[in-house]
Amino acid sequence: MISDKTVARLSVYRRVLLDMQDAGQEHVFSHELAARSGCTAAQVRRDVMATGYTGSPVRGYDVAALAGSINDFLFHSEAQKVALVGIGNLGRALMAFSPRRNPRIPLVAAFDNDAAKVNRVIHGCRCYPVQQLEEVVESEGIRVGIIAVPSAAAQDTARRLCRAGVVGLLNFAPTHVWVPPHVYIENLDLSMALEKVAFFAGLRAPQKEISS
Amino acid sequence: MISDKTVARLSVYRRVLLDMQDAGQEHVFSHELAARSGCTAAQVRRDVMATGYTGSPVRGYDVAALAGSINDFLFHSEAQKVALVGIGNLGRALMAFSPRRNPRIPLVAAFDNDAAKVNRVIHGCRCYPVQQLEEVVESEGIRVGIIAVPSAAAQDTARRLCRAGVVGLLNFAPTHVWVPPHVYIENLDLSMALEKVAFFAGLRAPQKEISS
DNA sequence: TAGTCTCTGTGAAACGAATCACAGCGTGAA
DNA sequence: TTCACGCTGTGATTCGTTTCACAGAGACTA
Repeated sequence: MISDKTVARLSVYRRVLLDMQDAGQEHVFSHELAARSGCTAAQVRRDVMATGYTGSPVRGYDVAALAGSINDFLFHSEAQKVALVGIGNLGRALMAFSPRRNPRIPLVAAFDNDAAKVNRVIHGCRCYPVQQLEEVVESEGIRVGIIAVPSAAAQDTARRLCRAGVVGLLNFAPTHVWVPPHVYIENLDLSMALEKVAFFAGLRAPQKEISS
Repeated sequence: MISDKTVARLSVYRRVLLDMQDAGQEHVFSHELAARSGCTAAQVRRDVMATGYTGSPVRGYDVAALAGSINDFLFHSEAQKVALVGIGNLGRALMAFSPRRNPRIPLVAAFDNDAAKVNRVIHGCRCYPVQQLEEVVESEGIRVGIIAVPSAAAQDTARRLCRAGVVGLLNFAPTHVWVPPHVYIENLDLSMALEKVAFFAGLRAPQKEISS
């Protein structure tokens, strides 16, 4: 019913609105929000409609109220606890985000199979050996998993997380991962993204400037 | 003319095909490639059509030949040199990918404003102070930039890269970045992705199992 | 040699999302 | 009080992508 892309954009609007709030701005027009989010005014209005909030034709949207409405919409349910599997560079980068992050999406556990990395706390997040994955996920009631392990281990990690009760996955491994139909999975394939950029860069820069 | 999403899927097929080649598989049917790439057989056939390759109704596609055709299609032009700006955890994670990566998309330079991180070589990639960005990008003929700096610095980094001749950008900063119209930009907003997953996880796990 | 089978390639249809375009409204000006 | 303005909310439209559905073709069987 609610589109994937609308949710993505609402998340962007939300961040922009919080920045505006910090800057003391009280009202915002759709075209302004659009410019700062990289989309069109019509799209902003459609998306805002989905949250049920309604603005004023004269003042536009009330920044605080719209931010609140998007918050209620995006984070309507209980806080979604998150587990991270794989404490490599990427995993650590994700943990470093936590301070900026939403308290409704707390990162409560991280797992790794390297004994040197576990049994300590990084950025406020406890690190466990991967053997304890099921145990911790179940006891903490974790519902979201982040897969930041090598490709070869991704499918098995996903399977274990799903069995333990996770219903949302964020997969950084450059591999297609099968999950049960009730689980939502989002793939962020970094090397694919880079190939895409390189492809379009190649189109845009025909060989004229290549020195040889 | 060629769709963004088709390019993304071709990149996925390519990786799957390379895996199959390593495994000694010589032929593959569209539905098999689809299953391993997370899409449908019809979509695979459409996408393959875009590369100009044609398979046999009996044997399916020749793994090596199709991989070659996709390679030619995706990497038709000169190698696209890449620069990374921001050597934090995320930046280092990206550098670590390089061994697995395509020689047609070499990461040739990294920049940071932390003096302690520069003037050395990480994973075969030279690190420079960010002051030298324009100089190195121009002299190396770098066409693709990766923005892995804090949000506040993202727009300025993008501007500098574009001025120096970059025509493709991969942006990890959770901010909308304006670039000139001839530059292709792809945004990978990690925290947005996590919010999206948390949202859909919230929908799928109605509060029944929350203990309290 | 004729028949059957299963796959590819692709026109056509279905679907979903972005955009257009305008009615309705509240405000400020005269 | 009336008018003009510029924005929002939203039905209608357009656009791009995915899916359907089937003709065509090569190999294998008998």
